[in-house]
This record gives sequence, C-alpha cells and structure tokens, in this order.
Amino acid sequence: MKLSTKGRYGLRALIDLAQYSDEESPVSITSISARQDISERYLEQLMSMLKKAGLVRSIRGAGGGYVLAKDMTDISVGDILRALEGSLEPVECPGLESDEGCSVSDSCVTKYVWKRINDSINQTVDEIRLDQLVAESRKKGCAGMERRLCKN
Amino acid sequence: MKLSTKGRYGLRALIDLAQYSDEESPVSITSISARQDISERYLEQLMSMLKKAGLVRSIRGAGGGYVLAKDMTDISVGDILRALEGSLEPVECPGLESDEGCSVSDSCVTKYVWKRINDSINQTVDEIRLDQLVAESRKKGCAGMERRLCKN
DNA sequence: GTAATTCCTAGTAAAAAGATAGGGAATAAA
DNA sequence: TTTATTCCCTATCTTTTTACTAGGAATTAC
Repeated sequence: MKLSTKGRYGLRALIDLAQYSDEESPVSITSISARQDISERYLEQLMSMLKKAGLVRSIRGAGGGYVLAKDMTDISVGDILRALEGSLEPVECPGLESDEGCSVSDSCVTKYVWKRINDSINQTVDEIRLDQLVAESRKKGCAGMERRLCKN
Repeated sequence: MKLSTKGRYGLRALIDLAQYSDEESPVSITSISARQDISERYLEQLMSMLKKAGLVRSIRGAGGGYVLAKDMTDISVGDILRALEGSLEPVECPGLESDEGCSVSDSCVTKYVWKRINDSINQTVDEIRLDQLVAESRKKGCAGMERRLCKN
C-alpha cells in the first residue's frame, strides 16, 4: 500500500515546474532534475506521462522544456498522481460501480469497504490544487536545497 | 498503490470467522479456507499475524481453531488491515509527526499532501467496525459460494 | 496412539518497482 | 549549415516485493 516513486517524484517535479515557470520560458528536465535530485532519465519518463495526461506541454529543441498545459488552479494533486500511478484505488473491484462484471457482487460485503476507501482517497487528493502547493512553497522560500536527503 | 492479498483475504477471513463463531466453538483454518477459497497454508500465515496483533486467539489441537480475541464491536477494519499490511499510509515520511528525523521538513510542501492522504485513509478504515460487516453479511445471507470468482 | 489442528521457518517463482541505456528527431543558436 | 540542446521512444537490467508452497514440530481430543 505504497505510493511509488513515480507519484512522489512526479508531484515534486510538477510543483518545481510550476514554481519556476514564471517567466513564460519552459523549464528543462535538466534543471528540475538538478534542483529536485531526480535522475534525468527517470524524470523524462514521468514528464512523458504527465504530457500524455494533458497536464504539461513540451517545447523541443535548444532552450526548450516543459510548461503547464493549463492553469495551476485547474490541476489537482489527484490529476497528477493518477496520471503517474494509474489509479489511486487500493482495491479495484469489477463489481464496484456497476454490479456487473462480478458474479458475487450482490453478496459481497467487503465491496463497500473498498468503495469507501477508494472514495476517501480520491476525494482527498482532488481537493488539493497545484496553485495551493506552489503558494505554500513560495511562502516557505523553498530552494531545491538538500533534496538528496528526502525521497518523498 | 494496491492493497495486497494479505489485507484483502485477511479481512474476508475475519468476517468469516466472526460469522461462524456463534456457537462458542473455534473456527478452523480448514473451514475458512474452504468457504473463502484461500490456500490453507497462506491463511495460516495471515491468522498468525492477526494473532500477534491481538485480534484473535488460537486453540491448538484437534477440534481447535480460532476465536475473536475481543468483541466484534471493538475491532475496526483499520485494526485488521494494519495488522496485515503493516501500515496503510501510502507515504511514510519521517518528518510528518515530529518535524524531527527529516532535515528538509520545514521547507517541504509535499509533506502536507501525504499527511492528508494518510489521515483520510486511517480515518475511513477506523470508522468501519467488524460487527457492521458481519451484520451486513447475515442480512445478505452470504454463503461462501462462488468465492473462487472474486479475489477481493 | 492417532488424527486433527495450530505453530514456525524457510524456500521459491513471478511480478512490479526503480531505474539505466541507446539512439533518434526536432529545434534554436552560432 | 553546422552544432549543441532538448525532448522522444523503446528496450534492458537489477532489486525488491508478493504470493504462495513445503516441511516438520508442538499440542490436544478421542
């Protein structure tokens, strides 16, 4: 029941990107990698996922990099984590939504447990937005310092 | 971000145990295994964990088995899942509780995201109690039938 | 004693996680 | 036009975790 490094690194990367993309110029993987101490090659893969999910846009060539594809206020932590982790639901139960695709669905008691857990996680991550985290980060005056020491 | 079979099978096993332990006689691993279609040997290990966590008591020898160590109303889904999964927190962050043990804690923004997710999961599973699930199960008239078809 | 049961430890095959590596394609600056 | 910079895509590799399986010892009812 762990969030993988994809989700943890990816959220940090996107906060970093949002924070350093003030000047309308794209932010390169190299610079995020250096500030956040994440392998460039691994970060490439994460950014690619975020791009596929429509959260960032890329600009190729020298001086290129990434920019947010939409306003920070329209990106939730849930959007980011789901783009990277696939689904945040600890139990994926075919009979959860439809009662179809699961033959024991009507007699299944644990189903409701899994549904409540799933809902609670999704609700929690969907109500935290990227702009809030960036504002918090600016308030704290975060530089990328000493990131090596923390993998979260 | 998945709940392992330990947690999923274990919760089912404990609901089964609670449901079939009316008559004050212990419930054997063999019988739970048959009703729930979980490998006997694997279930042994799960029951051992639940025992260590103080949720069940065991009675050895012929005619032996397991009984709940306390009242159903005093056992939450959280107790059960934590006993089997270790911790239900998707991100274990040393600086979360104490601000000690994490050198970037004071400048760390993601910390609050992880804390909110962790709290929401723990709160959700702690407010569901075993007696509620057993009542639900009796209402639905669950036999152990067709369990093979569902791994949750 | 024998059968039924829990207890404890170890081993193991498959899957997932966490990267690393190579080469290519687009673009901008020189 | 050349060259450096940057994103793009796929494949490979290592380590860890998961989900069991297996063997045998201890305990108890009959």
